Amino acid sequence: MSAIAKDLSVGAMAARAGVAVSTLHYYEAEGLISSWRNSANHRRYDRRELRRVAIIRAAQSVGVPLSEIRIVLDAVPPNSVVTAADWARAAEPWAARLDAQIETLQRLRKQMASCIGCGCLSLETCPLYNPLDTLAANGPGARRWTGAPEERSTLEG
Amino acid sequence: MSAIAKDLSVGAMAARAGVAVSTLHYYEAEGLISSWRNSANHRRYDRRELRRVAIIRAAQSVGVPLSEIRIVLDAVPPNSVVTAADWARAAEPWAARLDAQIETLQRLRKQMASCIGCGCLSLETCPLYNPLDTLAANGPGARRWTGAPEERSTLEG
DNA sequence: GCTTTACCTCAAGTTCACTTGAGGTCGTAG
DNA sequence: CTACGACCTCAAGTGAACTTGAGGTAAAGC
Repeated sequence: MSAIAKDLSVGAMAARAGVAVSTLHYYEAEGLISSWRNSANHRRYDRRELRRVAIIRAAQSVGVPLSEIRIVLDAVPPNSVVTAADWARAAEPWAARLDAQIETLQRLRKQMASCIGCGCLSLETCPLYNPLDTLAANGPGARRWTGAPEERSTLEG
Repeated sequence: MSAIAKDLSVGAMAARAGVAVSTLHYYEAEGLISSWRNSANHRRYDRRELRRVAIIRAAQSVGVPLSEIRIVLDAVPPNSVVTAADWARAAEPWAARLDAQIETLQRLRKQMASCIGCGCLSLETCPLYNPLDTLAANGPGARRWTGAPEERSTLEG
């Protein structure tokens, strides 16, 4: 038990990654992680899969849907030896996303303190309204993120 | 039509806020926004509801579930005149959340560039693993955010 | 007067990301 | 030998946040 196991059971993976076993089943069914089977038909995971799971959870926390996470992970085949450059290239879209999200949050944070209760009823000129409105465009885009900024029209007086 | 309407129809609200009419119906059913009816039983919205919708979308984009948005909005009754202090107090929990999320994103951003492909297989000592792992604890917390950090146990070798 | 448009209600359907449950297989411990 | 725990599959259920559809009203344009 204390010997360093080269591969992990699904239970061990779940414990280590902090997710439910059913979640790992689900991720595998979705093609996000991979495993092989031992003689008892039990899943065995390369320890590297642990990192994949960590990345999945991290990306999710940033609002990336699994469908997009899969795209990035697909660029890094399961059992290959991956270079930093490989990863950097694969994760590039997320970098942009993170930058955008950080900026959005900081703006929102500032506005929440300063303007949210300003009482200005002329929403067109309210410094809060437009940024929020822009945000709203990809609002539950925290969940769904097509990547298309999708110019919204009606903002006239 | 070009005169500044004091109140808005549901269609106008939807267009201005950039959401579907059905979404406004839904928000109203959920008690997030309010309206009155005209003689034809059509919804009429105070223009201030526009800001409430903007706030809802903004909060959602940061991962706040509607149930929590409602709590904040409930602290600011629909037709009252709201002071900046009122809002600041109501939105206080979000401020903390935003701070946390900004920090998380920045850390993730940095790690994504530097470590994600470092190839270190000793996950315990990998500088990426633990932060991500911590993240993973409230992973899809982008969607569900109980606020409980929920000390996870199994991290031994 | 008729048609179109914007609205109404209420029920049911959809997507995402899982979780739960039923029913079954191993391998080890007592 | 039996019990237990960890695993297996597959189907169905869950919750959040909407969307869609059916069936109906009301005012405005031609």
